[in-house]
Amino acid sequence: MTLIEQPHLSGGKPTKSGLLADKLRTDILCGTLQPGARLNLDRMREQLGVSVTSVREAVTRLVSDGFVEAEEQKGYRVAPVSLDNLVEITTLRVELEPFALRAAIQNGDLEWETGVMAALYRLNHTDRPAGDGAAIEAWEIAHNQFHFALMRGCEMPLLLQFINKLHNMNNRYRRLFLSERPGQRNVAEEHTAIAEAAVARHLDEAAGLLAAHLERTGTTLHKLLAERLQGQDRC
Amino acid sequence: MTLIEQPHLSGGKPTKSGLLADKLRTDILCGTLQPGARLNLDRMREQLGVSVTSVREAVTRLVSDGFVEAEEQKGYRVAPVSLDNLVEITTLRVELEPFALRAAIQNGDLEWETGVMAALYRLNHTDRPAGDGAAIEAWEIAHNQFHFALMRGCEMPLLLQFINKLHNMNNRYRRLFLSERPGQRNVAEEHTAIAEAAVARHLDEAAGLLAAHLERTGTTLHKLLAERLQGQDRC
DNA sequence: GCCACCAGTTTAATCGATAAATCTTTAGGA
DNA sequence: TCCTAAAGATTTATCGATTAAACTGGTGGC
Repeated sequence: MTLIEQPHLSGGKPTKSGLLADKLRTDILCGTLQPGARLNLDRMREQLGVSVTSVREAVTRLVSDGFVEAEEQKGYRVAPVSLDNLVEITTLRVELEPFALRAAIQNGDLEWETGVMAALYRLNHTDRPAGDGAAIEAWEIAHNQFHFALMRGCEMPLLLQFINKLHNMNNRYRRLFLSERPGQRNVAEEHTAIAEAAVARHLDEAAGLLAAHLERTGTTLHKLLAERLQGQDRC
Repeated sequence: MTLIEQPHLSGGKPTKSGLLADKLRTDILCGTLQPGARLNLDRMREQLGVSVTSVREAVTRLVSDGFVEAEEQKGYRVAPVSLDNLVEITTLRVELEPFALRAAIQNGDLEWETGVMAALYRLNHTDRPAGDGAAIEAWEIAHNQFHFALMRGCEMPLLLQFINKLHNMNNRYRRLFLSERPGQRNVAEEHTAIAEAAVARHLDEAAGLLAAHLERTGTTLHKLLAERLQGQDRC
């Protein structure tokens, strides 16, 4: 789901709170834990069959991912969603990802090129049938892998960390509000065009295509979220 | 020290681990806890007179600040310093801070303008005498406040969070390697020029001045750190 | 002499229980 | 009736102890 910084992926045996954090992250990403929902530590301890200490640690980790908000002495709640937040995420992605891509293109070697084309191939050969949870999961992973394969060559771990955080937050919006519809426009073509421009070292073209790609996704999501929020207001 | 997200500043009574995190952050920023040093939880519990749970929580918070690195089942260590890391911090600041400043200039109202000029005045009237720890502390705070007063108007909390993290990390380098010398070049003039261009709404000029300011600081620090590391190698 | 394996020590992760804070309910007074 | 305040209930923060994993030093086999 996440690509870097995934606790149990970052070396070493998985720890209990690490696994727990993964589970909670999934629940938040899928909407099982709704935006704004309070996280009752004691109830979670009960349901999950672990100690409250482990729950606390897991939840604390999600705070740094931006999925959970903490208020001292008053506990934790799932980070709320809002149009402003979505707009900011899109704005920052449009600013940061092309920047990282440019650096990657200038830095990247054959290994980077190979990684990009491999990730593209896998993504283009992974279906995303509506309704099938496991298949959607596979597509999400392939999609994330592709985007990070593009930028990994930039050799700026902090930048990738920022972008990863934005990705995660954006993925939540996509999963929560775009789950019903299959790929609407032809994203496969867009991905292919970006990858080809990148490995051909066409700086401006690749960066431009990526920016446009991100902006389109952002606009689509924004529209859906606006509708959804309006609908809620009427209830 | 930090400006936003400071645990005990974010509402509510201060919690034990919050205060502890602040103390540890200060120690890391000042070099009392050296880069790369292992953080032995049990020893810290003993020295600080609290439970290991609180220490763990405090340390976990510093991980999300980027001051501490964690490895599952193997504990925590103070984030190491390196030339590459410093270069990346500078690169990202030069990219992100002018971006935020532009947004702030376009967004900012009279309150923002007032905040900028107030922060500038305070900064220019705060001395930074070498050797005096408390005075340096006061200057650091005023300096940070000024930079964030400039960008606060951008209304992008995530962006400010990223920038804050970069600031914190950069401040560590400045404190660790620039502590002996007083303000070398005339930074006061640079600050004034940036502030005036900003409130005058000169987008390009303000952004350019800020970028140049950051680049100069980065270059200075880079030179000092390179010397220091070379000296170490010879030992 | 060198490497693999095993026991003892250290250190991190987890637990169940207690203390401190917040929230809720209810009784009393204006 | 409405506001206030204290008691009770709930929930978070913290603790000391237990369990489990990683490191260390030494012994035996090759």
